[in-house]
Amino acid sequence: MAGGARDLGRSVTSRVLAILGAFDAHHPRLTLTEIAGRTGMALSTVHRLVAELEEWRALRRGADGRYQIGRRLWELGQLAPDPLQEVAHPWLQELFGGTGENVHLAVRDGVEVLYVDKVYGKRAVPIVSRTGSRLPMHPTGVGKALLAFEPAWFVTSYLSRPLERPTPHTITEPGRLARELAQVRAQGYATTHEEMTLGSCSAAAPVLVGDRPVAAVGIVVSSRRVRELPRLVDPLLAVAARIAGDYRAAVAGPPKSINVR
Amino acid sequence: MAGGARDLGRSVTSRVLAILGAFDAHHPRLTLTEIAGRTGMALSTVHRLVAELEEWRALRRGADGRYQIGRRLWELGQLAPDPLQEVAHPWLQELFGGTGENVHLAVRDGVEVLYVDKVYGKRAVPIVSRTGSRLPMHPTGVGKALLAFEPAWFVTSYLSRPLERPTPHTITEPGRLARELAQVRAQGYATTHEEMTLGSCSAAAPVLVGDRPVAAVGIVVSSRRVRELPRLVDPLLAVAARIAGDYRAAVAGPPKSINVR
DNA sequence: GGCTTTGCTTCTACTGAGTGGAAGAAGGAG
DNA sequence: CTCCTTCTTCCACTCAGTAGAAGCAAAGCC
Repeated sequence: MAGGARDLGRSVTSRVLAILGAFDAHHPRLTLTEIAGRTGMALSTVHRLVAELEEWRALRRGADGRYQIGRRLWELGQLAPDPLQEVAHPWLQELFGGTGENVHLAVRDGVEVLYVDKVYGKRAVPIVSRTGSRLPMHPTGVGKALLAFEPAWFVTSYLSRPLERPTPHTITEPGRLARELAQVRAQGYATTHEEMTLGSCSAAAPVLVGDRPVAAVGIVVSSRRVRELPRLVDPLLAVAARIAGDYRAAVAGPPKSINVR
Repeated sequence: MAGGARDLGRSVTSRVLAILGAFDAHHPRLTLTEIAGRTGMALSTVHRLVAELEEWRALRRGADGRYQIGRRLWELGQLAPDPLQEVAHPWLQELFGGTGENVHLAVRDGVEVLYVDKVYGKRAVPIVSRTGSRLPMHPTGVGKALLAFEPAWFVTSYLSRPLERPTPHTITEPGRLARELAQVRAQGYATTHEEMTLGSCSAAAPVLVGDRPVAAVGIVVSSRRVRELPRLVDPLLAVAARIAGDYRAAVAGPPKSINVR
């Protein structure tokens, strides 16, 4: 290339990825100018690259002229292999069927939880999380369940940062949070009470494989129905254990993984 | 760039996309050499581009050294906005809850059906379809439901091609298929009997908005239980109608769609 | 109605980022 | 051990990609 690439040593590939990266849960639809702004690239450059992405259906242009992620990328994303999710889904469904409550599965990604699956029906949808979205760990049930079983150095480092406080009920004092994590470790599950969203409570259990928390299963109810939470703990723990078992079996000994060569 | 780009007039962007496009449902994991082969690009070029994609987590390298779609692309894909799917999911869940059978939602993409959502539990998983996968229209329930409500010219053109025949029960004679489509139109739903997979039957209903079939809801059962299919038709039609209603409401009159500017 | 703002598209001259081939590693198979 | 396959690194050549400016178009605003 020429001219512009000089300043940031960016390759074309990184530019393309920067454009895709400009889209996130808080910015699912962007105008050309916004993309240029968010990526720091020249408008004409973005214009051309976006046109190529659109032609390939990686992006598509909505009725309002804004760009959004296209179906082709969704389709590609479905190819991301995740034995965990595959193995877990039927159990999440089972848990939902037995309780009628929102159920979700999350993994840790950096210092956040990433929601990888969710089962919900018509009622009780307090919109806590979307599949593919991220939230901090300390105010969420799944986050606390995961954090509690991470190595001490990780927890210490997590607690030593300033912690976000999405609601007045969020626990941000390192000492209190540490005590709570100890309790989570002791009882094998975590609970939250309006710590992330006013009006919702949750319980969550880690999926432990070896001594690593590979994921966490969470269940969310309206805070008007906190009293029903305890009843949900047993099924929750049972499902987390079944997922762990199936996962171990799937990862350790799949009958000579088939070569798709 | 230099040298190589001459032959195919390919831009770097198109090369990157070609690499991503090398992955599909039949090739979810590829070696570097395979990617080079499938894209027709020089190994060294693929090597560098793939390294950048891997660094961005668009791709990741499995334990066996093969590349696969990375979680970051999955995450991006989750941003692909689809009001239809959003509106439909609770109803699919409802239908699954009421029947305990595999339920899925598909749209037409070109001459194929693309499965966009699926609800299933522990039992009865004859693995007919995966979310994100494609199948031809004529041997599938959802495909026939969609095809029957497409304009005549489309159907004619569809039937005039040689049609695949995944099982001996697949209907490929244009005349017979056309009569069947007429029946689908008349009764408002389609059925299949081992036309795509031996051992599975299905029923499917289109989601009609205006006079366009925007999607189809399908329900699949083992062929040992064909006799239960008729019982499932009413709930199926009901759900398709509810989805159509909600979709119309969501698309036509969402209270002044919020600008995420 | 005309004037301003905002956002998109097209054009062009310049240049260094990107190319592919070849040679070097690193395993596996026989 | 040697042969084979697959991945990685290096390098000299060059054209694809860059940014900026100017031209459009639509939507608000007074």
